[in-house]
Amino acid sequence: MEFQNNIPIYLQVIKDIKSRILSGEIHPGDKLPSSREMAVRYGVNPNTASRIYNEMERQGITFTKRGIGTFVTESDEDLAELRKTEVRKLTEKYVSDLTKLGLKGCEIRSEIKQYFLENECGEK
Amino acid sequence: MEFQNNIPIYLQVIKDIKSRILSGEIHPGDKLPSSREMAVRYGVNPNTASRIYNEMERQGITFTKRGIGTFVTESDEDLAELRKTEVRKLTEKYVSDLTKLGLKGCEIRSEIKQYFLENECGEK
Amino acid sequence: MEFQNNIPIYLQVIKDIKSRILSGEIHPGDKLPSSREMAVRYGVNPNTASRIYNEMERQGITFTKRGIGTFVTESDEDLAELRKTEVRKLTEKYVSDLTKLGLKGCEIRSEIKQYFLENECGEK
Amino acid sequence: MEFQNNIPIYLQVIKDIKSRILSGEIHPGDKLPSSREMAVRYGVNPNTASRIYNEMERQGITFTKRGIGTFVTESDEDLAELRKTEVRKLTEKYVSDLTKLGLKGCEIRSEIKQYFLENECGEK
DNA sequence: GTGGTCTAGACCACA
DNA sequence: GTGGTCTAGACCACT
Repeated sequence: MEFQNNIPIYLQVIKDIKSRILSGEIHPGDKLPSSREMAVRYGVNPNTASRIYNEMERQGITFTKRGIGTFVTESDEDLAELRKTEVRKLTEKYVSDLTKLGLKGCEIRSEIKQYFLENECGEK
Repeated sequence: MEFQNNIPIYLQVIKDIKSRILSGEIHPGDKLPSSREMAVRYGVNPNTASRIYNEMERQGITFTKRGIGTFVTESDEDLAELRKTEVRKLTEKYVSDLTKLGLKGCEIRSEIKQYFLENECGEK
Repeated sequence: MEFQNNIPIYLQVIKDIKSRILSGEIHPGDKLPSSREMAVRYGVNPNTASRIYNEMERQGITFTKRGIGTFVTESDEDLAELRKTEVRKLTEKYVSDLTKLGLKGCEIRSEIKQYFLENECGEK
Repeated sequence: MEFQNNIPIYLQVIKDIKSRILSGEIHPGDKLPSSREMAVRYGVNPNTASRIYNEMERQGITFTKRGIGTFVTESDEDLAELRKTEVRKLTEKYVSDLTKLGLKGCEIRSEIKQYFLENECGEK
């Protein structure tokens, strides 16, 4: 994984893992790799990996069993809820940003429409 | 203006000015306040104000006439172009983020639709 | 039994057993279950169960008859003493903590009074 | 300041600072020493000091002004609320611990009474 | 083997 | 000067 320079690495990794979980690629209750293993995979320092796990636990995405490892939250509902919130947050930011640029609601919808017209073929 | 804590103040101010320009509140060729004045208006450190002007000039949003002041880029076309680019960049990021969360194209469109259904009345 | 995450499991189990003894549910001289049995009952790792027994013996709460099993200290006096000490230790910590938060002696007493007023009905 | 061995240093420092704030020794809006200064004062590594500030901010006790420093939450009410919560949490834990040791409500109250009888003179 | 904490030292962006 | 992030390496308690 390649990192952008202006965003903290740990946030970028969290975003990556989070999207893997929320998209269903990783399942509720799954064990995540150990923090050391994680550090190797992403090519970061173990401390950074540890920070990543702390932050995800704080966000309620994962939990820790002492001496055993880190696991994805077991509740399907919580994850679905989390995903919904995440999506809505992105939408709110998107709309608010466009509104600040002077676009009306209908213009925003047509921008989205336009975008998909141009990129439809690229969609999997 | 109130600032978010986790984003550099100078970027927040730039974003604000940019949206004022792109939304038409400030017009091409308009003179911007002096950097001192700017510092007072936004309640920021003079160094920060100076940084704001440097950065905006670097981005081609403004230009400086020595001894006279700073002005918004005159070309209407440039601004229109800038706005289009800006909008498209935001759309790309929005779609890419949602896709990473596992949403298909149609789900994204329905999310937008849904959002406007719920917030229509709040639209100015 | 459910375990808190930030406190070692073995300490949580010890605390549980200790309170069972001091509250009179388990009597002096009683034989405790084997460490394997203990592991099953509390749903912990056998190593953890073993550690629990070691630690309790170190604290003088239990003693071992080789090949027979582990027993709760027989002396009634010792237990009474233990309980008194335990209670006093908790009180000291409680008062000291509240004092550090700026509460005077009388305020501490009124806090306790207040607490019981609000929770009286919930008392078993 | 001397640290206990079995409790993370950063938690001990937080508790210390927190009690200074909640007891009124440090006032709302006050600037706290820089994290480097803090590190020196408590004899800990700058990273540990940084962690302390992060955690306190997360708890809503302090906030950060970028490039300027860390400050105690300005709202008197929030702090009062926080103090109340803290006190109640301690009381709940105290009562719950004693109850587990087999003490009834009245015994708990008499323990407190007894404690103050013995230590009254030591009270400032 | 697992996460948690700590020290040491460094670089950076921000004000 | 201020906090934020990162690397490196170490020790520890828990399971």
